[in-house]
Amino acid sequence: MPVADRRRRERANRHDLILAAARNLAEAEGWEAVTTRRLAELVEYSQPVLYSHFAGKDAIVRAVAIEGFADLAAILREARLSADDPQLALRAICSAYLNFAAERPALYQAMFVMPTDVKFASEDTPQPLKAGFGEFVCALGPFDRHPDLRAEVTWAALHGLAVLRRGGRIPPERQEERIDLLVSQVVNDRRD
Amino acid sequence: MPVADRRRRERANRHDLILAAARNLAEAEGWEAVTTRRLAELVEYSQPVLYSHFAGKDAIVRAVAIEGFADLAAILREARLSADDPQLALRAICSAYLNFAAERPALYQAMFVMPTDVKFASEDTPQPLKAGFGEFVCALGPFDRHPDLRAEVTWAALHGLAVLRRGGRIPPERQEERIDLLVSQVVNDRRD
DNA sequence: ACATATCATCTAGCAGTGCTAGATTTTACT
DNA sequence: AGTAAAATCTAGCACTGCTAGATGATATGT
Repeated sequence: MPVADRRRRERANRHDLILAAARNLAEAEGWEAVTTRRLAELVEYSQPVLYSHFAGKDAIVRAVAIEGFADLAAILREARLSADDPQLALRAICSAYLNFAAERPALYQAMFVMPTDVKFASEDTPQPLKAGFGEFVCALGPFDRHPDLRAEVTWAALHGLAVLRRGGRIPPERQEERIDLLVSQVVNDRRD
Repeated sequence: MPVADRRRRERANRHDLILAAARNLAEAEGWEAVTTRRLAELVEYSQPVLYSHFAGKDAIVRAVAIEGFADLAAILREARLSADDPQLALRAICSAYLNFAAERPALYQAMFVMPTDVKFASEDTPQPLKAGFGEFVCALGPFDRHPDLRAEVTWAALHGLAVLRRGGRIPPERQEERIDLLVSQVVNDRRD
């Protein structure tokens, strides 16, 4: 049945095409511009085709978010490995995280702001998400015997900085100083 | 012109009535349930009346948010003053902030998550918002010669914990330990 | 007391949203 | 070529925020 194989391939291609279109449109004009009509027009199919691939608009956002988890994990890993000193590694991870959020605000929003039913911190957490969090755990290991809680708090602080900055609720200046302070607070309150 | 006075009074009452209805409905069923139709029905007027008070739905959300800033500032102030030791005061403020976010999630969302054009950290910042931030600055003064940046980072961390918790992205357990860690990181990295 | 002018309010509708049932076309196999 | 099945589209529903124009109530001048 090579015909069914081809069908599956074509469907998979279109699946990816939809996700890429959604992601690009969101990044270019924000998620409020991503309507099922515009998305259908972009992929040159009618709206119901979208629903043959995804349960609804929310499912599309979720799928884009999961792609983002993999991107972020890779970026964090690279940042951590590019520095040899533990403190510099922590600094690099924090900086990379905030850069990711600032450069791909729509993707970041899908991953960490919009409502989701993705399980965080559980057995059935998507592997790339686990990996991303694991980077924080690794980077914090040198400073804490139980780095999980420390990773949660550090991640929360970075997330707060990211979303408050993007919402215009903290000023754009001095962001580097904020990262320095964050890192300083970790390395000066060791638990090992 | 006592008639015009009465008119103004009645309008002001209805203004508040609309805001109270919006806030209650949002708190009970979330902001997605706050439609202009339901809101109009609740206040027993037709939709256009809402638009004679507010420029649009966004303006209503903003007005609710500004009410919330005053509430939060009062709560933070009380928390800070209820403890005499600086470390306990900081602990109390952090705890009160997260309680506020957890107990009034919709109000908190209007204040700190939804898009807004309220100016933060500027001359024309609403006074109650300045006051709230000022509480953090006061609480952090004993630990930092330049408490403004420290207040931003601490606030960001708390905000991160609040929204990630509410979104189900960090587990509900051990929230107290997270606060302890946050406070510990501040008091063990003094800048004075 | 009545007509008038002004103000307040409502009805009805527009353009947009996510989503879907049913008609229609395209595809694959006999 | 004819048919069954699969894929796709058209057209529409119920909802959203918002508004123009009709309708109503109210205060003022004679």
